[in-house]
Amino acid sequence: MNTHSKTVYYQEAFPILMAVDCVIFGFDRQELKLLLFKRKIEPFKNEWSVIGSFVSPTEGVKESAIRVLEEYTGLSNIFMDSLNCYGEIDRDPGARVVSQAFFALIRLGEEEAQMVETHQANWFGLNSIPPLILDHNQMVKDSLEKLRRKTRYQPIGFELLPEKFTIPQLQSLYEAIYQRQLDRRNFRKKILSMNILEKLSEKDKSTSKKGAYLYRFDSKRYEEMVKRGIDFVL
Amino acid sequence: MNTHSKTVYYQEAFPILMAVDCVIFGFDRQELKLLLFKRKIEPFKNEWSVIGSFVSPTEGVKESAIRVLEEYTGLSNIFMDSLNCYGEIDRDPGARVVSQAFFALIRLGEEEAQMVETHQANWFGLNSIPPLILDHNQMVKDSLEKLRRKTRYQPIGFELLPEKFTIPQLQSLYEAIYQRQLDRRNFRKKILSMNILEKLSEKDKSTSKKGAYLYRFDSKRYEEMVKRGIDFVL
DNA sequence: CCAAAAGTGTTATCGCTACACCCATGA
DNA sequence: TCATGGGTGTAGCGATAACACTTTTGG
Repeated sequence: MNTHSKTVYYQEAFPILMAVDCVIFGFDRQELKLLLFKRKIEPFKNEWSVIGSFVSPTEGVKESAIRVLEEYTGLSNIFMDSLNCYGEIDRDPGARVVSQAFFALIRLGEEEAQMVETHQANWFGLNSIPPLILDHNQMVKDSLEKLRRKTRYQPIGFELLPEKFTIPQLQSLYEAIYQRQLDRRNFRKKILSMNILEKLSEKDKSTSKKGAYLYRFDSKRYEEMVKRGIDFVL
Repeated sequence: MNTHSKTVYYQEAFPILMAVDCVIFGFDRQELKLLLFKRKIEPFKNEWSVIGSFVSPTEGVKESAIRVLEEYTGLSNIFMDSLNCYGEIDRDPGARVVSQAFFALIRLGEEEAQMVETHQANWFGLNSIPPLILDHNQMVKDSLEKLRRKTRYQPIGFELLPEKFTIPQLQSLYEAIYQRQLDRRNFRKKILSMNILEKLSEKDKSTSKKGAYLYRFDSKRYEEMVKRGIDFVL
């Protein structure tokens, strides 16, 4: 691509603004949360919004989303999937803006807390999401649906856990995603039958006196499974 | 939206070109085909491409895709789903163009033949797809994958059949999508168990001496099913 | 010793798969 | 009458769902 060809081709095309918006889910060992921030520019300055940015000339659309995520959380190498294109003509009264939305999953810990703070961002529980600007409430709704659907054919939720985790923790995660209770025995049976977990000899005693065994992913088997797109219906 | 606000907000944003590309599948009672056309503009003039267009200021992104589909086939009210955003910085040497791809399913008949012809478009079997411009081969690959995945949780393929159809026809469609043979008895059993088909008393004798009963969708039940997102694994 | 969470097995049911034979009819 | 595609039933298997009691240990 060079400047010359840009001016030669596509004369009839109409330039528009391209944005990315990231619906970021975080899991704090209990609850699934959503990262929102107070928008810094007009229109709708200081109203709640999912995090986003315009796509700059020097980056691809997906890179733009990755950059935004890193700016706000300091995290990179995060699972992120594209969600949908929001391209209604009047969706943004500020200009003709087409937004490509993404959703990402992160594990809440210390790392991101500082950066989230300095950006005036905040985590919200799924049941207390405030009104958002533009079509962002729709984006969130769509993300949740996609997240739930996607966990059915990819064991996606694992991204949200620490390296070592217990089976009850993993179960809480799925319960948070699906918003319903699961049977302990069946859950354990199913997850173990996939042979993607490696049992450690340590226990985590933070949530019970007896303590629960810690597990770790067998990432090799995990990769294989993702590739084969195995069903994973709970 | 008004011209004034456009100039006031988002000064820092960089305008880019937005395109839509439609991966259009057609079914001719036998085989699944793909609609391609010879591109009319430089660069890559006269090379094969999926059908597409730039998004104009007067239309939303999805409307743009619907318009393009209608321009090339004369068909409207077609099932169409968004596929993916292709936003690599150098994907199009002609300019910085972000493309939102869609995929659509149509039933091949007389209606669209004329328009397809006048646009120098052509139907290609899935096994004889020529090299395409830019990342269009990737789009096609992604569409097929999405089509196959999506038929698992929505009985999507029905869009490709005439109003009245036989069970063997429906089976051929699924065989074309999955590119493998299915068991007659099991297919019939499964599809009938969903209670979304209404058996008619007419027979279609075009493919056998005995004739096969025609069926029609019970669209009410069908809608319910789509809403509930029932599993539909063959 | 007891409260609170972790861990474990069995049974009944359902859905999937695999498989072979009769039916209707036009040529 | 026969070739061709349409139509049907069953048995075995594996996965799922429902369900209750024992274990561990810190307080």
